[in-house]
Amino acid sequence: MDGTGQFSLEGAYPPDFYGRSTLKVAHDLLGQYLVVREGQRILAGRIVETEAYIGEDDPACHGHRGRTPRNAVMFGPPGLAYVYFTYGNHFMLNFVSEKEGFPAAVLIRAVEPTTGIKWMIKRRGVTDPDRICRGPGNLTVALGINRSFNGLPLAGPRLLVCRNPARRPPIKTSGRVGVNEGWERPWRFFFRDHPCVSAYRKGTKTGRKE
DNA sequence: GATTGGATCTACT
DNA sequence: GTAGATCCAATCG
Repeated sequence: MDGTGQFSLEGAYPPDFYGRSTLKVAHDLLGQYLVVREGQRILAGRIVETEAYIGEDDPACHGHRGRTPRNAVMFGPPGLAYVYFTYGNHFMLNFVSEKEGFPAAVLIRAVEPTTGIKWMIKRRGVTDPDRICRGPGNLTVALGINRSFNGLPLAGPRLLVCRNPARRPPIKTSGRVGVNEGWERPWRFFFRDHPCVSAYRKGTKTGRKE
């Protein structure tokens, strides 16, 4: 089976799913399929780790200093992909949430690869399935996600988020990874004990307070 | 126009 | 545990 039937547009979440509380969206996204279509090729995996970035009051949210060309998609309608480049070498994949005009998004931090694994291995140069999509920078490499995905709908031909009816493992929360201000908010969601979840790292700034 | 720091990863000590 | 890679957007002058 090629997986195209399993990941049909009919199984995708509509924008309404994203136009809710970001914390609910981040929680509900765990376990669902993230699907990338490259022509006939399908790359997919189960989302196992997310983080919420919510509004101008959240110092870690890109939208907290207002709208700029870079973060404009965050202010747009829910249900779109917000992809940005950081640290000189990494793309980050986010899903825009809440209502239009309110800057919020869910960062996809880790995925358990399920379909097209051999292509992901080729891109990553790593063979351990647990490590292929562990970490937000790694999963965008594995799935071939780049700047051209910014603003794409999450129920479209290239990008798709589909419901997975399987029962979900226990969900845990924690502070967000790599965040210096606002890190104490428990806005990271992940499957407990799942091997594909990224390691927790504190904010990198040396001056970070406890 | 220059500076600074970042929602990271890997490799090395 | 810590450093270096590497680029871009935001900020300041």
